[in-house]
Amino acid sequence: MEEGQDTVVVRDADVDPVAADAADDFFVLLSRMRAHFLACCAALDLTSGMGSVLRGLSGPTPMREFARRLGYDPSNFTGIVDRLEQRGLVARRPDPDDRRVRQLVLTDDGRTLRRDLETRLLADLPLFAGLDEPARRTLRDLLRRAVAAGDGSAG
Amino acid sequence: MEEGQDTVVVRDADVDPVAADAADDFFVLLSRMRAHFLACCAALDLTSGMGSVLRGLSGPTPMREFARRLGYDPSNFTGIVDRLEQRGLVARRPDPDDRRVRQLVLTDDGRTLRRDLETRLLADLPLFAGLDEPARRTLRDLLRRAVAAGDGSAG
DNA sequence: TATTGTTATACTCTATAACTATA
DNA sequence: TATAGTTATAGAGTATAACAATA
Repeated sequence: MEEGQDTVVVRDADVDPVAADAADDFFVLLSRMRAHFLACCAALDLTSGMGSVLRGLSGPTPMREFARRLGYDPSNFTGIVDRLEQRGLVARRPDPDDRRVRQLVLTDDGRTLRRDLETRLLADLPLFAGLDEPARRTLRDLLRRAVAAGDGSAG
Repeated sequence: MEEGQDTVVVRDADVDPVAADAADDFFVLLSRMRAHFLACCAALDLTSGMGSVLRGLSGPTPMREFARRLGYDPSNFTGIVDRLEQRGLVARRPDPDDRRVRQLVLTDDGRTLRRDLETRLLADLPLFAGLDEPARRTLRDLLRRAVAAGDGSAG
């Protein structure tokens, strides 16, 4: 299945071709990874938001801090957690030190479903398509470095 | 069952830790790249859809084929192209061979704005944060391989 | 009858502002 | 006064179905 043999990508002279190519491919993978994640969530009757929260939650975490870490606005976060709580996958716990705060925790059912989601997600990762083990480790290391560098400069 | 109740359970035993780490970092970068792209588009008064179309368009392309390549549903695509056309950045051209088809082309203004968008986008790419030139080339090559492998198996 | 592009519509995701209860 | 979480609401993105023009 060849695609667009004649559609030559026109590139301007003053842009970095390495960055341009990497950005192009990253956006393609972004689309595929997003679709893959959505499909895995849908198979477990989860929205992408519910899946992200389930994936990201490990120990008890204040809701606001957790929302910020995942890049969600607190106003969205409430509804996502509501649906997870109605499914019995997470629970809101009062914080004894600050009664404004609610700690979010995984239930046993939540832990089980989280593992199921993780297994599905990693089984056929588009990001790793066509890469052998050494290449996968290299890719992991490079992504790690990019994330760590971004943590320092921009949040 | 094998882990303590409130201890920080980050990872299950039966998942590939390399894939899990890579997926985690990829999703972080996905969020940052998306935010970066949105900011670049917004600076030029473009929605993300308009920016994607502008970026992806090079030669004259039938709308349906183009929409499919970018992963858009044709029903969304019409509105995005409408706004680009109203801004004078793209034009719909009749296809002489099939009068149902409309070829999408960039105008001169479109080309200029596309270069501006590309320059902004690549100037400070979160994907490349903290990576030197050899690392960037390696990352580009790995992403290219993953995309190419996915082209073959899943469209 | 099938296909291209369009319209209408609904559903989800996301962000802003106002509200409550605490601090 | 400021902060954590919530609610209401509006905007943008996305998908399905029906439609007109054309094949």
